[in-house]
Amino acid sequence: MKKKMNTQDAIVEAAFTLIAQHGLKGTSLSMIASEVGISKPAIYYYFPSKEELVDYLFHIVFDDHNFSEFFSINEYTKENFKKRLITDGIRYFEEYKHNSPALKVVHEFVLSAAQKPRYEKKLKSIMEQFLEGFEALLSYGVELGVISSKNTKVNAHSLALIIDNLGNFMILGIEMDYKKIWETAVSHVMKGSERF
Amino acid sequence: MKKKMNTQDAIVEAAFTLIAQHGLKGTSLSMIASEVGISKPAIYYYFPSKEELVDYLFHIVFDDHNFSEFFSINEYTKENFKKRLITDGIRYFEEYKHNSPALKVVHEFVLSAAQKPRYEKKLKSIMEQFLEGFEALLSYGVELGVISSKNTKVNAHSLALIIDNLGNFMILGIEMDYKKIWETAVSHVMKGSERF
Amino acid sequence: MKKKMNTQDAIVEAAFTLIAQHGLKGTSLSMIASEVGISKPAIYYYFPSKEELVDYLFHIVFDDHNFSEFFSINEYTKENFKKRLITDGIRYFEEYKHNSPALKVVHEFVLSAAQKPRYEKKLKSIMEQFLEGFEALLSYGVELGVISSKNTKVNAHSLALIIDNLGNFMILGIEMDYKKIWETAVSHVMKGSERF
Amino acid sequence: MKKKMNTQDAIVEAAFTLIAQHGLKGTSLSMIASEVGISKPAIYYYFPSKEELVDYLFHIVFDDHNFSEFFSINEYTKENFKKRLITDGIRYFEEYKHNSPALKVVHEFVLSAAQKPRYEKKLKSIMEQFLEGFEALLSYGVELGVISSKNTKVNAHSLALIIDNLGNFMILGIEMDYKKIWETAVSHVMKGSERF
DNA sequence: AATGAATGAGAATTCATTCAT
DNA sequence: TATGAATGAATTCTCATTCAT
Repeated sequence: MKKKMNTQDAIVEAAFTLIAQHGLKGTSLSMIASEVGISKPAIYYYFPSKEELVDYLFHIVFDDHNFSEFFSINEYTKENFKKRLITDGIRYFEEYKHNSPALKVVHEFVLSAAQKPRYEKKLKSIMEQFLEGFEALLSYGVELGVISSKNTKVNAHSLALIIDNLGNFMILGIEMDYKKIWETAVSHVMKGSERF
Repeated sequence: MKKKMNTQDAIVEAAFTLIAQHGLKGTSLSMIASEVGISKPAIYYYFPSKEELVDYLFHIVFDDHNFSEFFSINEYTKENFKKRLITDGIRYFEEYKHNSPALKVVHEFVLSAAQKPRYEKKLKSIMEQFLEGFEALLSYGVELGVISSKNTKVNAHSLALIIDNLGNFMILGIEMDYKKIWETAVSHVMKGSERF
Repeated sequence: MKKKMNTQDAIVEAAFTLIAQHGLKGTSLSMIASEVGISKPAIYYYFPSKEELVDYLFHIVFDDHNFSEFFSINEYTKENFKKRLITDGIRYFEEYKHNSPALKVVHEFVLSAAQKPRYEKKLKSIMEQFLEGFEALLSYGVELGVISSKNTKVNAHSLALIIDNLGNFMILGIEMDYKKIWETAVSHVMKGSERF
Repeated sequence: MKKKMNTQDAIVEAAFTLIAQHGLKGTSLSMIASEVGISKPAIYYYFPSKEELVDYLFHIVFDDHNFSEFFSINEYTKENFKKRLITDGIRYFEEYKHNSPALKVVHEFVLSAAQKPRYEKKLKSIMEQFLEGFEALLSYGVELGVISSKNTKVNAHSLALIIDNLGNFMILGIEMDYKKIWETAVSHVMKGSERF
C-alpha cells in the first residue's frame, strides 16, 4: 500500500512523524532528510524553506481536522439527533486514542501560534469555525425541536470546550470515562434539560 | 520590593518571560543572559545546564498552579457553595486574561511533555491532581447536600475540562461568554440538576 | 528584432544584466535560468560550466570594448584632430552614463582579474591595447603636426588614465565637469602646449 | 614583531589578506578562521556577522586611505609646492607597488559599492573627500601664487583622476612611466602652464 | 533541446557548554 | 561570584553540477 510513495509525500509524512515526536523546533531538515532517505537539499526541491514546509503541514492538518469532517449536520434528524451527536463526538476524540501524529502536530501548531502571529490568526479562525459548527448544529437541533432553545451559543461553546479538551487529556493518557462525560454534556443541551 | 533581585531569581524571571514569548526551544541561554544583564556562563553558576534550569521552572510553575491555590475547599459551605465555585472558577481563568507568562509556560510544558517522558509523568500527575481536586470538592458538596450525588466523578471531570480549556481559548483571544459558560457548567452539577 | 532570441543569447544577456547587478560571485546559475525562463540544466547544454560561461562573457565584453571601437584613427585629420579627439572621448565615457550592464561587468572582470591569473593576463593585454591605441593616435597627431612631439607616450598614457577613470567616477555618480576635464586634458597634449 | 597578536587583530589581518586574494564573496568565515587558527564561532565573539566584519575593514581601510594621510597641506610652501606635490603623489601610488592587501580590498569595496547602496554612499563620500582635498590644496597653491588661478576645480579633479588610476594600473602590473606621468600632470597645473 | 530530480560541498549563523581567571 | 574567550555540533540554506529521460 505504502509501497512507492513519491518523495514529496514521503517528506510530508516524515515531517509529521518527527514533529509529533520532537516538536516543531526540535525537528530539523537533516532529520527529515535522513528519515526519508534523501539528501538535505532534496527537500528544497519540494519546499522553498522549512517554514513553507511547516505551512504546508499546517494546511493539511487543518483541512482534515474541521468540524464538518466529523459532524455532518445534514445527516441529523429529529429522531437520531442525540444519538448521532454522541457517536460523532466519540468518533472525534477517539481519533486521539490512535495517537495519529497529525493530532500531536496540531498541538505543536497551537503552541507555536502563541509565537507566530501568522499561525495565531489561522488557528483562531479554525477554532472559531469549530465553535460556529457547534452553534449551527445546535441551532438546527432547536429547529427540529430537540434542543433547548435557551443559551444555544453557550451550550455550543460548552460542548466544543469539552470535546476539544477530551482529546488533549487523551493525548496525555489520563484516564477518564470519556464517553460518559461526553454523553452527559450532550444530554445537558437536549430539550428538557434546561431549568435555569 | 523588587529592587535588588538576586541573580538567580532574575534568571528565573527572565527565563519565564522569554519562554512565554519564544517557546522552550526558542529561548537560548544567550537571550536569558542578555535579558538579565549577565554573561552566559554566569547562568551556569546557578544551574548546571539549561535542562536543569527548565526543570526548575517546571517545578515553580506547577507548585503555584495547583488546584488548592484557586479552590480552597475548607472555605466552602452549604450556603456559599455554588457562588463560591463560580467565583473561584472565574478567578482561575481570568488569570489567563492577564496573560501571565507562567501560564504560557505551562502550555510549553504541556507540549514538551509529549516529547519528554520525564515531563509527561509529572504533567500527568499534575493534571490528575487537578481532576482529583474537583472530585474532592464535589464530594464535599455531596456531603453538604448541595451537589447531585450521581456521577460525581464525571461531573468533576467535566468541570475540569471546561475550566481548563476556557483558559486555552482565552489565550488565543477567542471571544466567548466565559462567565456564562462556567456558571452553566456549575449549575449542571448542582443538586436538582440531575435528571438522567 | 529582438523577438525570438535564441536561448544561448538569452542566457548571455541575462548573465550580463545579473552580473552587473549582483557581481560575478553573486550571480548564480539559478538566477540566470529563472531570468531566462529555462531550467538550470539547460544552461549546461550551452556552456559546460559557469566558468566557461563567464569566459564567454569576458570575450564578448572586451571585443566590444576596445580602443578602435571608439577612436577610429583613420578618420582623424589635421583639421579635425582636436575636435574629434574631444568628441570621441566624450562619446566614450558618456556610455557610462547610460549605465550599460557591459560596463559594470568590465568592472567585475577587472576586480576578479586580481584573483584569476587567467583573467589578469587578458585584462592586462586589453589595457595595454588601450594604451597603445592612444600612443598610435598621438603619434599620428605628431605626424600631422598637431600634437606636441615630446613625451608622446606619457601624454598618451595620461589621456588613457583620465578617460578611463572618468568612467569609473561616473559609475559612482560623482559630479564633475567631465567634458571640461577631458577638453583640458586633450588641450595639454596639443601642439603649443608643451613648455617643459 | 608579529609575535602575539590578539585574536581580533589576527582576524582582521587574515580577512584583509584573504579578501585581497579571493574577493569579498570569495572569502568565507571558515577560511578566515582556519587562517587565524581558531574556530569559526570564535569570529562571532568579535564580530556579530560577516557583514559587520566587512564594515569594520571598510572603515579601517578608508581611515588610512584619505587624502590628508598623504598630502599634508600645512607643510606646503611657495618654495616647495611643486616638488612636494610631486613627491607626495609618488609616495601615494608607490604604495600600490608594495601591493598591500588593503589596497586590493579597496578595490573590492569599490566593486561591491555598485551592489550595496550602503557602501556606495560611503565610498562616494570618500571619493569626494579625495577630490575636495585636491581642490583645497590647489586653492592654497593659488593663494601662494604658484598655481594657475584658472579652472582650479578642473585641475584638481584631473590630478585626482590621474593619481587614482595610476594606482589601479599599477595593481594590474602595467608598465608605465608613473613618475613622469605624475610630474607632467602636476606641471600642467602650476602657474605659467595655463594658456587656454 | 531541455527538464525533473537529486546531490556533495560549503556558506553564515546559533547554541549549549567549558575553562582559566 | 562572575566573565572573556573559545569550541563542537548543529541549524537553515545555496550552489554548481550530474544524469536519466
